[in-house]
Amino acid sequence: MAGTGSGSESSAPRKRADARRNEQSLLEAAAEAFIASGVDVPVREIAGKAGVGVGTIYRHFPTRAALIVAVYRHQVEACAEAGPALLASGDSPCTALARWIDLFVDFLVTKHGLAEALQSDDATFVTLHAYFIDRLVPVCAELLAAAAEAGEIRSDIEALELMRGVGNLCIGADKDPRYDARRMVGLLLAGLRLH
Amino acid sequence: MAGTGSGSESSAPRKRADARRNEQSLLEAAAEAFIASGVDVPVREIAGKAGVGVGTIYRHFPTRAALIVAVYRHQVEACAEAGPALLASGDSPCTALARWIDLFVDFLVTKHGLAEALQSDDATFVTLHAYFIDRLVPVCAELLAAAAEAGEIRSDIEALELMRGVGNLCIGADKDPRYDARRMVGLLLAGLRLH
DNA sequence: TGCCAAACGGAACGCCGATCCGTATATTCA
DNA sequence: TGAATATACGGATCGGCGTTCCGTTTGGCA
Repeated sequence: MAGTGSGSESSAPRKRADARRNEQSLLEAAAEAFIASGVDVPVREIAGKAGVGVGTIYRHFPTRAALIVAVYRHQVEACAEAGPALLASGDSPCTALARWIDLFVDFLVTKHGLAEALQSDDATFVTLHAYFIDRLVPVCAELLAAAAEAGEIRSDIEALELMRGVGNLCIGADKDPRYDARRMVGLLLAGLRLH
Repeated sequence: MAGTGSGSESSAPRKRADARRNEQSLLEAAAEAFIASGVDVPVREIAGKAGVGVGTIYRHFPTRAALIVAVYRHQVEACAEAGPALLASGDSPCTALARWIDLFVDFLVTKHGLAEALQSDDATFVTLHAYFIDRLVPVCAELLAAAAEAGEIRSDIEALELMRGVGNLCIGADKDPRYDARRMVGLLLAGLRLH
């Protein structure tokens, strides 16, 4: 095993050209398929769209979660980076928190089935869960702490719990026009505020 | 109403004894299996526990939802009937609403996967969804209207939306000790109150 | 007791995720 | 340039599940 850097960065032994091409095709096909049929779309369908065999999917993305993460990584990063920016924007911390949660909700409700997958206990999705938690909970915690310190909200709610609650409220948001996830999240945040 | 469990109406032509016995076995086996492995437990497992073939399950309960409804019908009825009782109990309508939601949450969080199934868009579960909506939303609406009329809460939230929100918040409540669905629901209700 | 509709059980089918291995090819080196 | 070899490919295959279907069994009744 010595020398074979399975790591992701600079020391990686440079993949074959067709491998890189296929990985790209897969990302594009998956992005399309997720929009068209949700993140639960059958693996074979993604493979078909990308013009590769199913084996190739599993070689590049060992779990469905890994594929989802890869497809949405940019957007998650953007959301994470928006947190500090909103805090620094001059608005009250509570407003910053509300705006940030809005971004998160916008992201979730436009991805069919992503909110569901995030909360699923399916072993396939633990990676997905872990990624979102790792990346976004600290950001949320920062916003939460600032708002609490400013005396604008209750201080007995953990970031993880709030994010799970918000994520849960987004489930099925795109299925039933009578259910407005944004409004429910607004209610949750209203309950968080001190008066 | 002297007859066996689900669906025996007065005009029903009286089922065979073995059929009634099997239906009973299935209900018991399903109740056990739901507790042990959640409402997504494989059909074959329920059939095995009950000592019948899979065909027999489908004959008695054409969809998984029908089986779930049959297993939990009593508890859902009790919850539905508790609504008017709480309203009449002398507490403020808002307290009555909170107590009733508590009952609903208690029911949901103790049934592995039921909250998930309730919000699932799987075609198999539309019956389940419909039953809960039909039976509980009117009760919730009554409580909501009373509280709104008393000026205790906002009046722009529909019962259906509130119940879906509460149901969503209960998802995964039994999986992660760091997530307390009850507390999140409390937050949601706090956001509903006028100050 | 004998008949037959009702009910049963489980084999069989289709769909899906996941794996595995014979084949094809990009890259390297002489 | 032309092998040699590691790398990657593709799809056949397996196991699990929901659902259907049909030959067999059995309870109820005349």
